Amino acid sequence: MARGKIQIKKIENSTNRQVTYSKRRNGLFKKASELTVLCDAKVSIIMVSCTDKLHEYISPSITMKQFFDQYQKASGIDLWNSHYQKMQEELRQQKEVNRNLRKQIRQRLGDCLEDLGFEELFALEKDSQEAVCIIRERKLKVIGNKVETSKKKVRSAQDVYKKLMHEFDIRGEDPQYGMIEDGRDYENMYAYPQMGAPHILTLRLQPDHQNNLHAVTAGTTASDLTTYGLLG
Amino acid sequence: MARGKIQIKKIENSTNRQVTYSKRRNGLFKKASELTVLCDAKVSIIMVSCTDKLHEYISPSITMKQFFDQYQKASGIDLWNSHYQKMQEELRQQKEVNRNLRKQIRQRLGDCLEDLGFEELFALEKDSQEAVCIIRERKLKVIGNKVETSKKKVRSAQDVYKKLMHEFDIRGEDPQYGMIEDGRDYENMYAYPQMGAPHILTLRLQPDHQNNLHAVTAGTTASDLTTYGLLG
DNA sequence: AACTATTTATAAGA
DNA sequence: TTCTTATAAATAGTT
Repeated sequence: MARGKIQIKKIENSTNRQVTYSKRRNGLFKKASELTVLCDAKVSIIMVSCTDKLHEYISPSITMKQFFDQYQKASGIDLWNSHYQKMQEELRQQKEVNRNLRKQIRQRLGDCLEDLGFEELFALEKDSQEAVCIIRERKLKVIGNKVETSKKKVRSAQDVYKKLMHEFDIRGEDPQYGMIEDGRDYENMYAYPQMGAPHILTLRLQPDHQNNLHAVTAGTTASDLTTYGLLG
Repeated sequence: MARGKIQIKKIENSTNRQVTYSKRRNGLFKKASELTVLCDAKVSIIMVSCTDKLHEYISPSITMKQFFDQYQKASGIDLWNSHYQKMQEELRQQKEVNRNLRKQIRQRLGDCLEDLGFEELFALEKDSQEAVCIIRERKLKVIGNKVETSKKKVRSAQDVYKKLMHEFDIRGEDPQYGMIEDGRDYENMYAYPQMGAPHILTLRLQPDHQNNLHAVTAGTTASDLTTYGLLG
């Protein structure tokens, strides 16, 4: 409106836009204030800039709360209430859906079947039977995996103990070490590997075997061995 | 601001004030709309005239509710937020619950099983298998009921036709009526009861048999007879 | 509601 | 940001 006419469209230069926003905001507020005085009216302006800054003008002699109330009264729209009711409706719907889902589950568990027609009953049986098959397959696969894992662990443990027994055989020919002092024989040690292993391993701790021993302990920690329980 | 400067103070002439109010209001709204476009801002103006008429301007792309919320947030005034938040929380919970229920159903249909542990999988299979049994039982019972009902209808229809045939036997000794004219024999009539029955019944409509016939027709209306289809 | 003389707002530049 | 100023826009008073 000065030094050249402008098109009313978004100012692309952001600095320019910011300046214009500030100037025109002041202009708008000034006009609002004049209107308030000249015409004995009440005006409220709330502005949010594109950078989400909030500015407001409000006529003296009135509060924003009063404005909200007055607006709601005059517009016939109870903003809070309509929003509130919308939420309540949504909540009601969600609860309804919830109820239906629960009923579905109950029916899939064999409850409330009397509410079902013949066709529905038939479909439900088919679905359920199929589901049982899928679940059973999955279960078997999981069992299979567990068994496989356990087998591997057993094998690896057996290897370890074979090696250890072999070492003992050699050691037996060397009087420097002698026999184990607690009286348990090899068979017992094999039967309680989680007890025997660390004990034995401490006996064998020598610099030239460190790598080998490290691998052995990694394969026979207590937590891993708890999975043996599944085999019993 | 034109044809003479004015003091910014209440216009005493009421007509004048009304006119100025209207003109300046338009000016204000126009400026607000320009500002909205030029600076990509959001503006809300609410005005109440001295005669308590309400006018508003609001930028497109925002609702008055959003303005109020934003204002409240910025000003720290809380009119109803606690209530609102409580509801939102409840709504959130309901949706969460629904999500879980849906997942349960999917699992009961054999989906998403990879999220289940071994124990859960086992329990799910057991539940599902039991459910299938219950559902199957229920289905068989419903089938049984249907069969039973159908049998009864067949029996009752048979009784009717036996009676009718008996009547025909008696009638056969009475030359007043003669034989049926369309050539169908009794066997055929029995095979297509829904076709034969009304035809025959019209022949038997006599005052002294009304009660009996009423009972018969009630048991053999067209809609009831459609259930015979299940036996085929 | 339309007109228009004048005031006011403001775009661009400093 | 603020000031300046040429010019566009708003509008007070009139018709």
